[in-house]
Amino acid sequence: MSAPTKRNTRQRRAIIDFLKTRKEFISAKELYSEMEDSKVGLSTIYRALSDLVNDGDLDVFIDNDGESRFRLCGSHHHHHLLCRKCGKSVEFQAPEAEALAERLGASEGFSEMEHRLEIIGTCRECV
Amino acid sequence: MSAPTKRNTRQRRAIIDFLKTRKEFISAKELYSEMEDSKVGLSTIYRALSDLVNDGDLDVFIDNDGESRFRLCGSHHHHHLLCRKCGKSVEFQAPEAEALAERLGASEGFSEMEHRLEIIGTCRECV
DNA sequence: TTGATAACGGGAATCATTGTCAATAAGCCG
DNA sequence: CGGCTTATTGACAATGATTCCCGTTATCAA
Ligand SMILES: [Zn+2]
Ligand SMILES: [Zn+2]
Ligand SMILES: [Zn+2]
Ligand SMILES: [Zn+2]
Repeated sequence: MSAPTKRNTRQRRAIIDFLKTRKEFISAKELYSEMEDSKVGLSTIYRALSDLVNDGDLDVFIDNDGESRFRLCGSHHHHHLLCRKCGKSVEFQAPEAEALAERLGASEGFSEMEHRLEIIGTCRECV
Repeated sequence: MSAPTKRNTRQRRAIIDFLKTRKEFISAKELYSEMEDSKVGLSTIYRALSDLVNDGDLDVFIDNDGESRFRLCGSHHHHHLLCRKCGKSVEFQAPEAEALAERLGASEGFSEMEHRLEIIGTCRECV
């Protein structure tokens, strides 16, 4: 993955390997129980997930019960924020949008979701 | 508002009146302290907010600290989920998207945000 | 006004997440 | 291959937002 700052421990490898086998979002607790054979502590799972998120290797979103759910990042898919006056544009990632598209599509019986999101505003210089 | 199932109590009126004066998102706890003159219990605030959300009168999103933040709904703005094969479409609301647009735009110094979001998938019949 | 019952509120309970800290094990140097 | 330094681990405690509980109070139709 993209993090050079962390040591390569058995626990971290196990977590990443597990995530690779998993396409859907998963919570820390679920990961903990599904990985019980690997003997990785819950604190370690929380720490590893947090690091992976910071390194940009994981998408996260918070579900309706307030629990965070994680998934390995796919591509370099992104969105745009652009100014309606000068056209200046900023790229951004939006895990919430990724998760939302999956959840919403699935809840309506759709599959193979893709989506488009763009935000238009007036930038500081154009106000 | 749009809820016929709830009684019209002093507390509920106070909460709605307060929300009307407030354009930004606010958390339950913040509402509690900012409304302390109105003597409304925290439990009541949580219940009222939850009811208002269920009735579609409030937008919610969960901030980075896992705390829910609320705001009175604006218009009947909505989004579309559509099938890439047959074109069938479903309308949906996405408070997360509304909140995301505001947050993200603001964080980049933009104002007067609007946005467009659409999800494309394959519907059950077209798989 | 009254009675049925929804709503209130204060405190306890829940539960995901974070902090603590002694024990352990990467990674490095010789 | 051994030690050394220090990041990492994991069991457990602590936190904090939200929900639950339950005796009390207020609403409102009749
Ligand atoms: Zn501009
Ligand atoms: Zn996206
Ligand atoms: Zn279709
Ligand atoms: Zn929208």
